[in-house]
Amino acid sequence: MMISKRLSELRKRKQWSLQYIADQLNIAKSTYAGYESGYRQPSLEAVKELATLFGTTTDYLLGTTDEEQPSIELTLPTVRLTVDGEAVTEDEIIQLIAFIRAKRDIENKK
Amino acid sequence: MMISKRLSELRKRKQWSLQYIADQLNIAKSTYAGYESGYRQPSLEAVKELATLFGTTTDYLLGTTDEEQPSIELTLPTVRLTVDGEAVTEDEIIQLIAFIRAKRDIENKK
DNA sequence: ATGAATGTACGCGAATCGCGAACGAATGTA
DNA sequence: TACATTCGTTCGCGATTCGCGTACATTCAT
Repeated sequence: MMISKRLSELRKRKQWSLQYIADQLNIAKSTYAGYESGYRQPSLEAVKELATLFGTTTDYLLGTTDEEQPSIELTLPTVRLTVDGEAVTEDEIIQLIAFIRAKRDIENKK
Repeated sequence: MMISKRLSELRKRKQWSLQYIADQLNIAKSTYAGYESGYRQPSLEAVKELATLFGTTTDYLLGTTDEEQPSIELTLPTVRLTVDGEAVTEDEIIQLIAFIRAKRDIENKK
């Protein structure tokens, strides 16, 4: 059960008690404990609230992604990127990638 | 029920039948129909599979975000960006933003 | 016209959710 | 040292609701 593992890790890192989280979500301590042990599955609503509480995404909690913070590979068809609210064009993204690579190249040759 | 609305929209846009989705997830047609009508809630596992099937995120399905594709404003503290799997530094992001703005400036003055 | 496919709704049995309670272990307090 | 509090774990119970098969009306295609 991926979500129980993720919840357990996050809570321990933040050094929060079961009771604290239960209070935040307005559920019983034993209920949340069930989530971490894998004995119970949180409702969809609870998953959303837990993601907010832990400052992560539901995709991370559910194990769809391993990135705790939404991290994006800057590559072509993948992402829609904006600057000042305006979409960066594909050509511009190509240039950005080239720029970063060139910069790293120079760094590595120092 | 946000997820039922999202599922319904996505399926209609793709012009998929209830049966098709049910087959993909190995569940009964009536089960998936319950998700769209709001009569039932999908399991966490089903939510993951649906996000994959529709090519979106669980955060979008659950209504945590309104962005169907993770689209991001290229600004400082927001996101972790990578090129070739390696994180782009803050300084580099600043340079990228400046680059895009300068480029647009030139375009606008033509 | 008729057979297949679609979307919708319902009842049933089984699964499981959320809760309170109880427990030992660890920690804090007088 | 005694005692209370907090912590994490586990269990049984009642209530919820999940997933399935089924049935039905509608639409589509032959």
